[in-house]
Formats: sequence, C-alpha cells, structure tokens
Amino acid sequence: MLFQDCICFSLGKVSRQMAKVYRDRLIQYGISQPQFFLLIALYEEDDILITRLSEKVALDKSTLTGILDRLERGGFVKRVSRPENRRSLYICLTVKAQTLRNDLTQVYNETNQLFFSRLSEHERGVFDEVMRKLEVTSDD
Amino acid sequence: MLFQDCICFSLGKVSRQMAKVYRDRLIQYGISQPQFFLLIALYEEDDILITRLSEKVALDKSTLTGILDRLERGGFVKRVSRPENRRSLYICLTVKAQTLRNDLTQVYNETNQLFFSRLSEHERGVFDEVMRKLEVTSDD
DNA sequence: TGCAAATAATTGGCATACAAATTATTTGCA
DNA sequence: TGCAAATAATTTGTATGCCAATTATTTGCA
Repeated sequence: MLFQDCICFSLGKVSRQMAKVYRDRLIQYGISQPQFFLLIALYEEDDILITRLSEKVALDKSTLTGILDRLERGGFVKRVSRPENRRSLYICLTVKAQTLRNDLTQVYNETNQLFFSRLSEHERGVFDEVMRKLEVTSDD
Repeated sequence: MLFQDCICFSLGKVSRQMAKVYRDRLIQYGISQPQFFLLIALYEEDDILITRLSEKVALDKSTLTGILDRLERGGFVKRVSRPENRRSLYICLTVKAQTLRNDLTQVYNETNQLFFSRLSEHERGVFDEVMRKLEVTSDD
C-alpha cells in the first residue's frame, strides 16, 4: 500500500496543516491553537471541571495541566476551588477572556468556514459520517 | 457553532485516537508511531535525502532530526554522507530494519484495513476527495 | 575567480501529548 | 466508624512538532 493511502497519515497531515492556519491567525492574540480550542470549549461551557474539559476536547488530563498553566499565566482562565469538593478544580474564564469572546469566536467560525466552504453539501455529510465511524472507542 | 462541528478539532481528535492504536501495536517493536511512519516511507523509497523524506511525511526537517536520532540510536537507520555533496545526508535502512520489513508492513496494512473496513466504497472515495480538498498549500 | 546567495541539516527554545507514578481528597463498605 | 478503593489533578519522563537561528557546504554570477 502506498504511503499516501494511509488514513492515519492523511488525517495527521491535514490536521497539522490546518493547525498552522489557526496558529497564524492567533499570533495576534498571543495564544496557541490548543489553547484556543480550550477557550472555545469554555465559551461553550464555562466553569467546568478539568476532567470534564479533558473529555470535551479529547486530551489527556495531564496535557491540560500544561495548557491551563499557560492560559492561567496569560490571564485567560482561573482555577477555582470550591469547598464542597477540595479534590476538584473548576476552570473559569476571566474578564480578559470574556472580552475576547467575540473576536475569538469569529476566528473560530471564519477559519472553519474557510475549510468547510471547500466541500459540497454531500461531502460535508459524508465527512461527518466518516469521522464518526473512524472514532476509536474501546476496541482495536 | 458547536465545538464538535469544527473540522480541525474533529480531524485532530480522530488522528490522535488512531495514533494510539498504532502505538499499542508497535510497543513490541520498540518504535513509536512517527518512527514507524518514517520506516514505512523508507520501505517505499530507501536511501533518500532528509529533505526528501520530510516532504514525503509532511514534517519539518527539524522534527525529523530528532526522530531520526532515535531511529539511528535504535539501529533502524543510518545517516550516510556521500562525497559528491557533503551538505546532504542520505537515510538508509539497516539490516535490522530490513528484517522487520514484513512484520511492520503487515502492521501497517492491517491497521489501516481496520479503519478502512469501516467505510463503504462510496465513503472511501469521498473521504479521499475531502482530504485532498482540505490540504493547505500556500493560501489561508 | 571570489564572494554573496542558496541549500542541507542541526540546534535551541517553546509548547503540546501521553503514560505511569504521585499527591490529596472523598467514597463506600465491612 | 475506619480504612481500602476510587477519584481529581499534578508531576515526571519521553517524544513529538514547529520556528528561528546557526553551521557547513555548494552554487552561481559579477
């Protein structure tokens, strides 16, 4: 089988290329693409547990620790501890992040639209279905 | 737009999940998924320049430096310098890597087949076309 | 021919990304 | 009630992955 025919390689390649498009558009805001996706996830659902956030963005909790460190250092989020359960930490958007909400949401929509618009209605439907079918759950 | 509808997020998520499937199957050979893909690319075309290899696998040359370091340390490849051009380095598979060729090619084909088989003939065609359309060249 | 520009690869710096181990806290059951 | 098991997050270690800068070599042109 030719190298280019590998689904995993193909997905990874396009994924990296697309990430760069986001990177270039996010430089002005001082955040990376993974940090950006976390903020978008938090715009959708603020004040949530790290474990919940890690499920949402499909990244290991230990990966989030680092990204959240940098987002917190940049003043975009805060780790909030509540007395009910001192084990858990809630991630909350700061005023700074709220202020950027419109801007970042626009980058989010426009960039996705940039790629989305290359596909026909039919292709979009099939693509979604294919992504759903390729998702890995608990099997090999 | 809902978070899950972002093409880039969707691609990255599935890409990471699929990488894990390869990872689990490669543990026994002592190589990582990126190292594996490099070897597969070399099985297809051995004795090639690093620059050529980096185009083939769509990774930055500086990224390859590290992966090749580890492959070389593991005895899978060698950096070969030729007198015609002392700037260039050719990457060559070792006997050890050649010996593993059948095994690794089988992992490569079987794992891809695992995912490929989840799609219908039509979906495969559309998927290829979509990946082609989403590739980023020199535009935003 | 000589030297600036181009090319090939590496280095250094930073940010993911995951797995295994660890810490702190809470649960649940004997 | 007490303590083992479960849970939440972090830490540690290793490996990507990219970019900008650097080193070494080769090209090409004035």
